[in-house]
Amino acid sequence: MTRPTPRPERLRRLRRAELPVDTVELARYLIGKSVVRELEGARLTGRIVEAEAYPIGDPAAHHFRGPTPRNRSLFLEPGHAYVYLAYGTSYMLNVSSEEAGVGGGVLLRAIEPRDGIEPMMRHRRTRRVEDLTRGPGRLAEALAITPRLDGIDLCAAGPLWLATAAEPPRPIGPIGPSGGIARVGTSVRIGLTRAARRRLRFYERGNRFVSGPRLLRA
DNA sequence: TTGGCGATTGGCT
DNA sequence: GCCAATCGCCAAT
Repeated sequence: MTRPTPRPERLRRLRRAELPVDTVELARYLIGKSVVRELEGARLTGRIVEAEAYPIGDPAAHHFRGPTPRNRSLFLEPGHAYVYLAYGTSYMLNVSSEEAGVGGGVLLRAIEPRDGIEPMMRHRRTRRVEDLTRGPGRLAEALAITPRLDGIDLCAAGPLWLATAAEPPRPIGPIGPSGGIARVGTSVRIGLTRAARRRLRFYERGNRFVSGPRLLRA
């Protein structure tokens, strides 16, 4: 038996002027927004359900010691991609978050897959939907994100951009700060040893695509 | 020039 | 739950 293919969600690109120019505010703002990956013959999309802030002066952040060839994208104006390789095995996708010349970034840790699930399954070599985009490395692999995308403008037409619902959902519940009806939780960031106590992680509560231990998903 | 150490993941105990 | 894989960065040699 086959299920009818769901109609792609109507999305519009986020304008740079809409983004809060503050790393922590941007991390919270991005929960419920969407990532769009344009590949030849396919559009892959997902709703952001988990993100972490790496703000100005954060000793755990890659921008902490100033700009280098690797991290220069974190010093671009808000809404640019910073892609890097973690542990020699997984790529990570970040959104630059402070004014040009100032280092700041938001790590996208998980999305809820929407359009293009079949291509995501091929990239990830699994049929398990729950394993496609749960965790920053998995998210990047599902969307075929590589350092070739480092530095690109996520507020412009191209291979990767940020979006929001073209028509806001009918307000049947309280409207959260993300603009949707998602309940947003906060916690410490995952996998850090430095500055490990700050609550700079934001996630949609109860969403099954959020990574981390159960306690950090409720 | 070298060694330690990650913003992780997947496989195995 | 534990641990190896794997590689680029950076601090110290």
